[in-house]
Amino acid sequence: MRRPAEFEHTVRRGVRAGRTALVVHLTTRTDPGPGPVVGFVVSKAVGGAVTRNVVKRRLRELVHARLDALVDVDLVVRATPAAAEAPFLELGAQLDGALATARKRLVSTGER
RNA sequence: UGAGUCAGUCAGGCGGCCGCGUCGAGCCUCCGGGCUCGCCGAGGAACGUCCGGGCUCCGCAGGGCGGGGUGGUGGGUAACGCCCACCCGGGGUGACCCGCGGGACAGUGCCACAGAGAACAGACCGCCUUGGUCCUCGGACCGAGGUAAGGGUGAAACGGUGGUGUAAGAGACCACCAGCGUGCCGGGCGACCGGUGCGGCUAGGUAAACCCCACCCGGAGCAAGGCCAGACAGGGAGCGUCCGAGGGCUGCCCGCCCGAGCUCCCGGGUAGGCCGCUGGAGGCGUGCGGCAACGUACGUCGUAGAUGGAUGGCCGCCACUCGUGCGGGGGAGACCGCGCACGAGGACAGAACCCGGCGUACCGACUGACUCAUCCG
Repeated sequence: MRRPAEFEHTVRRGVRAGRTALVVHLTTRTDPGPGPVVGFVVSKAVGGAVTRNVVKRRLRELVHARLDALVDVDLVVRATPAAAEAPFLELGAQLDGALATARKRLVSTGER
């Protein structure tokens, strides 16, 4: 995900689920382009440039391993300041938890 | 051997699995792109954005005022507020280090607290002369005057030491010293240094307070600037068309030039792509010139260019440092190497147009030169 408009759409319209180190926003894909679309938000509150880059790379790596489960959605992962301190495995567990919660909410709003 | 000073280099290595970006080649394509292979892919500070330049656009008709910056001297440089060498002052036994280092007899302002008195100062105690009163004949008290040698306060008290002098004192006078001004001789490109004569006997600090002097300075910045594609909807108010709005000379004035539109409010639209974009005052080596910064000739190397922003994620082994334990060795000893095992640690920090600096952050490792102390020969 690269366009500011896409970020805005996903964050505002999508369902949300948070953990201590991250927050995920999820929407069903409206225009069926190729592949999953994922964006990351790592603000200055997380840390300096080096810290932000490391956090972003770790999140990218984690999401990459889970891409098969995300073909039908737009996803934005937002890091909180706690993400800077979290170990890699812990970050993965939180991502899985948040994604599961968001999935449930997405299904229930979709049925409504 | 110990303690230290200066200069410089480095910023762990190898491998496995899974990945990312530019470029090149090939193949495929629904022309959006995709796949495979190959090359390359963060730093000494990439950081802060504090100076200086290149580059780009605007301006170039000048003059005056204003504003900003720099501040020992000489050199280096594209340039600098940087660097080198030297001078002066301060610190250190020393190698060396530190200095926001023009002017306080052009003028103005400010010097808290303490203290009697703080800028052409000041009699609180004290010292000295003298008038009066009392007196236990030591002196005490009240008054007039002299005095900056002594005490005490302070960051700073109107030169220091010794003498002459005096009622007591005082550069009042004398010698030497310090300091100021000025002349001469010698050295240095120069800042300045060394020597010597004369003068008046002495002059506080602060200019990162205003200010004065010398020198320097157009404005804005790669979101510069250019090209392509695409979207939309107008309405109102004010000023003005030679009775000159507004704009340029980027703060102001004069002056000059352009000149028919300009400003504000409400409403609406867009924020995509490409170029600029990396070879540059370039790195390294040797020779030559120079104390050095640096310059120069020849040879050689040539490889980041992202744009929600690539250069990584996880793991293993080895090396390094520290701690603990065990083993064994040298030495009289304090202690010093060596081997093995376990545990811990590896900093500061991420290019965004490009260079030259400065400043700041940082676990540490290594190299060279030099200084001081001690011991041995």
